[in-house]
Amino acid sequence: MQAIDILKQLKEKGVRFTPQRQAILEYLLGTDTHPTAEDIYNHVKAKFPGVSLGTIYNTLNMLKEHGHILELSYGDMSSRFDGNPENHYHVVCTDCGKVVDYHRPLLTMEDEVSEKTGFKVMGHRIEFYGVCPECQEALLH
Amino acid sequence: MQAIDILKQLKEKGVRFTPQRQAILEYLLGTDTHPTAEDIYNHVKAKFPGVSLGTIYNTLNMLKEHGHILELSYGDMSSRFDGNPENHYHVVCTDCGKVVDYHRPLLTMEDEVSEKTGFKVMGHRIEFYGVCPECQEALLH
DNA sequence: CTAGATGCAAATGATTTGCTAGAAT
DNA sequence: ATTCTAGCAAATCATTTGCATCTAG
Repeated sequence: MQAIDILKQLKEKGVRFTPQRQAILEYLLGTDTHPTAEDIYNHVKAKFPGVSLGTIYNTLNMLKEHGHILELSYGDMSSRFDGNPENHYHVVCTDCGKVVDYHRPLLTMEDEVSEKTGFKVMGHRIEFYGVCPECQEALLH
Repeated sequence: MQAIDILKQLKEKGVRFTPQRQAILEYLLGTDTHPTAEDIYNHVKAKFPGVSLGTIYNTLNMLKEHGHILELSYGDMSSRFDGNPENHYHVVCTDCGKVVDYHRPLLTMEDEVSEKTGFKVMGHRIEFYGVCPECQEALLH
């Protein structure tokens, strides 16, 4: 789905359509780099020099709450945002922090976990940790 | 393994044995609640009223670097620490933040991920998200 | 017009760091 | 006697919040 369509859909719910929001969402949908809020800020600043980080966070939180993007939080580092809201897995470089998608059939273990723990399980997340090809290369020198 | 044994082992590596460290590690090994640094701080304060949060963090980082404990980071919330350093999975309550262990055979997907992505995959992590029995109960009232 | 959004700056909260006195070896 | 650690306070950094101004509807 395009940024404009998502924002039109949100307008039905009383969320205003602003050019900043359009720029933020377009960038997120058009990249597979899982940018941080700061990455997005730097990119959007090219078109809207006056934009503030507060607006970036505000927009990202709004989009997340409506289920249009995912936030990937990694403890110490800043969160990364994913324009694909469908559950899928990620491979994270422990060296440079890069995150790449890993698509495969989802684990069907949630019911089993619910039964065994009594939790009402609503979702799950898998991350693989390793060193990306570029960092492996860099480590050789 | 007991706290004392781990600390004796670390002494060989030049890490000093202090009563604060012993108290921190003993608490971590004796609980399955995955406490936060603050939880540990509050507990250790009972025995060492003068202990500081800095010491807690310092000790936790030292233990983590030597592979004796795990840090579980969850974006917004504070990290939780696990005295069991073997990889195992967790179920997290999205309501109260409680974390419980979920033991099952580990996923054997790391080689496949390595092949498909070019990453040198060293580990992985799975979290299930849901609502714990207590919070389900609370939501009824 | 007017509720909701922006931009800015100040606040927050977890974690880290710098420093001095103190304790472990 | 050295060197690492504890305790404390100040610093850091990502993210949030308060508020006055502005703008989409």
